Amino acid sequence: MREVRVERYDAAEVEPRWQARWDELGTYRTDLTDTSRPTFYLLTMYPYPSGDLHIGHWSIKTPTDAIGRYRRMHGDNVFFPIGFDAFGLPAENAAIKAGVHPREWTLANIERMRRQLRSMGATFNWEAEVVTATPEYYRWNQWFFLKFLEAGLAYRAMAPVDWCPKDQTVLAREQVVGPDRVCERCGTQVVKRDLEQWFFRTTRYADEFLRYEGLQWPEPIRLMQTNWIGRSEGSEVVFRTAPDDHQPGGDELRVFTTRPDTLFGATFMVLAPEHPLVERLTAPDRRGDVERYRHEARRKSEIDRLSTEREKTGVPLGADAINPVNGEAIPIWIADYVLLSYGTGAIMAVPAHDERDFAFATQFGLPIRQVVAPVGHGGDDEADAAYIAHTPDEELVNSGDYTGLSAPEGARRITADLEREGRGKSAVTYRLRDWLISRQRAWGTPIPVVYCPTDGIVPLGEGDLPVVLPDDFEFKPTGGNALESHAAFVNATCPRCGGPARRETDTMDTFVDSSWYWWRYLSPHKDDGPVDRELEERWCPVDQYTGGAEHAVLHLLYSRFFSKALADLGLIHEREPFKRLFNQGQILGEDGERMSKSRGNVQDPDDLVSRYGADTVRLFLMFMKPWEQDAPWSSTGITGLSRFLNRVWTVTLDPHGQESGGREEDASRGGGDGGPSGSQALRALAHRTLKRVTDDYEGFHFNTMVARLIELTNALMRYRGTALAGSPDWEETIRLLLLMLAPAAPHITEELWSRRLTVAGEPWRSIHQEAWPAVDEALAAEETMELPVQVNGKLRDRVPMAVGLPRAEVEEIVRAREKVQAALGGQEPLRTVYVDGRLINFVVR
RNA sequence: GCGGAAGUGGUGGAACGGCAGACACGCAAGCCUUAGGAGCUUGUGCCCGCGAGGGCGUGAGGGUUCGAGUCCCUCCUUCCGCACCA
Repeated sequence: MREVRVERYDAAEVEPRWQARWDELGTYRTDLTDTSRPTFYLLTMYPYPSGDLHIGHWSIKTPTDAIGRYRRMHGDNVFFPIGFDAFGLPAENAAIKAGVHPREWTLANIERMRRQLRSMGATFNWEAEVVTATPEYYRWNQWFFLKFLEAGLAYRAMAPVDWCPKDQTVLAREQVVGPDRVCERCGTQVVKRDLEQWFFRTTRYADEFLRYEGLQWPEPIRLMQTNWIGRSEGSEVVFRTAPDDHQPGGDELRVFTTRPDTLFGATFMVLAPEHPLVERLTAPDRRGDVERYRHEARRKSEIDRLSTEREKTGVPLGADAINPVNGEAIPIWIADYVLLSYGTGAIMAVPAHDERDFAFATQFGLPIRQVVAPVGHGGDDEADAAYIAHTPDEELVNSGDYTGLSAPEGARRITADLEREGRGKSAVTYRLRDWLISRQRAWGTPIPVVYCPTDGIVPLGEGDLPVVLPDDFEFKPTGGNALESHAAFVNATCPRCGGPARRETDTMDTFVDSSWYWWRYLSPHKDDGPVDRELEERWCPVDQYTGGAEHAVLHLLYSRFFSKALADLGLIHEREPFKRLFNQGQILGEDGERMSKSRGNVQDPDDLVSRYGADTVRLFLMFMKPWEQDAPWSSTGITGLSRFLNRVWTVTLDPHGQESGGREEDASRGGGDGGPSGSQALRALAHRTLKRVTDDYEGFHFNTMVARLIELTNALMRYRGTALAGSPDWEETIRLLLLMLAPAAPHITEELWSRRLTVAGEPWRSIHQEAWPAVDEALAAEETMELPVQVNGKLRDRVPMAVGLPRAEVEEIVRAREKVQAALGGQEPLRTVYVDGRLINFVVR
């Protein structure tokens, strides 16, 4: 037994040393102009500089780093940049609270987070870093805005918008969440306001958003986007108002319907309370009720609309509309279940075939007329529920000339006939709204327009950019936009007439910043344009993007909008930003809730890193769960990964040593005898492991990847101190182990690799510049196996035998077994199922 | 209500339709010891049994199959998205 002990692995010493060395050598710098190797653009969602990196950042970024290192070992030129999403409200709140300029607060946090990010030992391309709150970056937001204006992709409009009373700003539709309609950032319930605001015309690409060809995106994300866009095909039908004592009639009332086949069943019409024609159509004796209802509806959208099951409400206007297919006059109502923002803000109500209309009709005693029925069922006007079932053989009833047609055919014919008369047409509507980008906040990209008393709204010229945020904000404790009271900022000159003008004080949604940052990484300091077109063509789209699923209809949809808009402007060549997307699961707080400072359940990785080292933390995060799965945080189990790395250290540096322990004879240990056959078996295991680990890296199955490496290390551990230790096969196994582990645990593998090179008298070379090893398939193939034997599907025996024996021979061997005979009980099998090399099953019954 | 994901030991989690529970934590017993937040060995799904062994087991219930955690049907539970979208 050897007395000499190798020193233990000291992460605190090894990790910073290598991090410094890699920096110094520029090991991970990427030459974007290198055309000799395939490019691999690896992107992970850039962090908001809140001040502290938490364990969730590690759990997305370190496995992503492992992917990059793995690709690098395959010879790819990997670009893996990082930056900071540096505009946003927390900085303003800090400014109000602590009286510091939001820039100072943000830059200090960034500095702190850079240090924390570096402790991961990741291959970030720091030379490409972008910080969105710098004029160097946000001037291009302004530039895009001007280009979008020219292209009709940006516009200003009055609209009922969502206002967050706490954050004191409007929000995009995507940023209002849940049944309670709360602010995505702060959870406060939003209220409706009529305001004139800036929009990006996302709806221009609604149909294109629905096409995902060539995108390897998770199905749930695509579904969420598809549902969000909410494309709906149907017809627009023009009703006209009937004349009466109070108005001349003849106004067009357009409705959108997905069921033009039910047009004969329309027994009333409903307008949204805010519909512009309400005023004009209301009969004098109805005015009081109508005004009251409209007021009530307005108020309702401001208080919680928790109960979606609430009773239908509405009032009649005292006017009629004429159904274009049969000339029938039907009463016009207003009701808050019809939304102004969807379709045309008006519906034809067909209570027989729509649940909501049915409920409304029942509530107010309006007629119900069935116009679609299964063949031979006629019609029923006393239905107790709306008939909305779609049977293949349903036909139109009570529908004039169309009676007897199948429902789809009826829909086609009715629409076609209306179209001929100019009273309707096929139509498509979307749930998707244009993106409201104005924010009444100071810490964001100033919108580059001025309001001139003579010229109105005037966009600045490109030469006037950037519009820079002032250095001397004064934030009031009451909140509000500090830019508004900043005279030097507000007082501007009209670029058109040269006279005094008021500068726009709204800034852009920070999602504008994050909609194009990966293009900027390619040339972060380029000052004659936002994107280097040549590099964009070489590197884009992004090969692999990683981040949370919470951005399904926010960042990920906005980014697709930018791709299409910029491609249409000729700035880039690709219409999709991210070829392959992966959503890692979230690490929740120990309480199972989303980690947040306000809940006080944020986990700080720094403690763990100083106790166990970055490699252990990286491995633990990969090992604890499948990457895509959410899980509450618990550090239980991290010691297992720490022990694992210690064993890797031990088998590499001290193969001949032996722990004193309850060991038996060497020869009987761990199934290995230390002789030539054991030696072969070890190498075979190494190659089988390599095969599986390779597959696991490819599929991002990091948890099983780590498990396989632990297994291999445990096998090495069993052979340690035997004659096999230190043999060429042993050494080869160690070499493979370190290479396989290198992407996941970069520091310890670099240290061990370098020590081995020293011992071998070879010049130093980073393990992270080695090639991924090739599997020796012949070696990896199993030679012997244990064949499971079933009788009637129940496991009865396991029989060791050579691989590849003919079936007859296998059966003979197996049936000779005592246990098998006992289980067969002397019966001759009716049938024998043999799955080559997997299993044999005798059916006796 | 609609759409999606998921239910496996004490715990985190493994399992091309073919040995359920890999790997790890925890726990137990033992070894070693410079007595540590260290290392090593063995065991550990549940029940019966001293043991050999047997029975039962993947949310519930049906089905397909020689064989089902895995496929199909009907439920239950949890989480996520949408919120009267005509």
